[in-house]
Amino acid sequence: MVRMSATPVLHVDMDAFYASVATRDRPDLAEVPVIVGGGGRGVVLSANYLARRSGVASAMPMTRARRLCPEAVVLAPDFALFDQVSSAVMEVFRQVTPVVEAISLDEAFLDVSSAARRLGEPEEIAERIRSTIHDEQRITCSVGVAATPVVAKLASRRAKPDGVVVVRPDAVTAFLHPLDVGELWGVGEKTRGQLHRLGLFTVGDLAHTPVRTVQRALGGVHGAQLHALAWGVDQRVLTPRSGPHAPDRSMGADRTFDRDTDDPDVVVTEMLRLSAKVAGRMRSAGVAGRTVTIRVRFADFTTITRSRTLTEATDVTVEVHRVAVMLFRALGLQRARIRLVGVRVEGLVPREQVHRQMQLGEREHGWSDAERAMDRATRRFGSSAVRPARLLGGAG
DNA sequence: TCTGGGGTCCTAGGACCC
DNA sequence: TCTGGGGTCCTAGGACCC
Repeated sequence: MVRMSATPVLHVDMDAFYASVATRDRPDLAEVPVIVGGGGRGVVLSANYLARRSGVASAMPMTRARRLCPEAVVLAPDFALFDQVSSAVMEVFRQVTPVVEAISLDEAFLDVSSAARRLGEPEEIAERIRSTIHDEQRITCSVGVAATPVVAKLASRRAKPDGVVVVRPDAVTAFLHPLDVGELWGVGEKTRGQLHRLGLFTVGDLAHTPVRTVQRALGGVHGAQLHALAWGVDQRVLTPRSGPHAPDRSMGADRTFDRDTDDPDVVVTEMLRLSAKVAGRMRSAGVAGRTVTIRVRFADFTTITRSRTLTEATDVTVEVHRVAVMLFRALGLQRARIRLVGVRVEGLVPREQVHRQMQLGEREHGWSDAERAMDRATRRFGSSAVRPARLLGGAG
């Protein structure tokens, strides 16, 4: 009889992924705090363990990180390289099981219940994956093993750096209940604060509170879900994905200006760049969408969104831009200081599903054909070969 | 020079339809 | 006549994740 494992889910998480990849060919940085992050107004994307020792953490403003760790070496992210390493790592996972759900470039869930006969117990599989990635990519990862995805994820966090933690079914509550409620997936800063106001500080506190009480505070769906998670109950089913991502439901781009602007022309021009980026990605993916949403963040960080749903889905840059500008003008802003602007298209469907009404769509057809031709030129000659006239010239 | 950029999902009110 | 109820779509905002 095959030994059926009761802990068939692995959560694999690269250790300080961007920082590890960025320094793997830099032995001179092995003993130095390293931060990967953006420029002036950026945040920390990844920090190695030496930098973390000074208090540097992901998503922290770079200005603060530099203050905390002035001796750190700051590296700009190289996403092309990170993508490449990520693909190789995901391929290692797929050698183990076809059921791989990538959560991001550096994290994935693996259902290994069917791999037991071939490869042994989950913890053996975990060690095999770790050594393969270490040998092939010269970076380390940590693995959590459990019966459910969310517990596996918490276990991998506990395993960091460079380790494995197995949580067997009879040990789930003993593992979960001492944790801070903020550790649970789905509990961020706000929810944690609400739970604290109820006097709930640990996962155990949450587990032993009537579900109705939790639901009153957090809403029906969220409350019930978190209460179940506190007992290790997780109805999520892993969905294997062909690529790194499931089909997108929306695509967007936004940009924080280097300095706040009150010039509408600057905003409109940036919206064209963003529209071109988004619509270009939509055309590459073969999708179109009906709802255009803009986002505007002001100097005080308050953020608003405005959206408009079209009668026909579009993947046309000039159309997305036209709607975005209409929404922006409708705000009627008078010299407001703007920090960020964003453009997103939602309700994506495969392009073949889009039914175009000829007499209304002729203009868009013309643009669509023209932009497809530009896409082809871009593929042949590079992105600087073809771009809207408004984005050409001077300081840009 | 506090606070990026890419996403997902939920809620809630009003419109509109049957 | 003085007031239904369910369903879906649209819009705006908010929380969360990596």
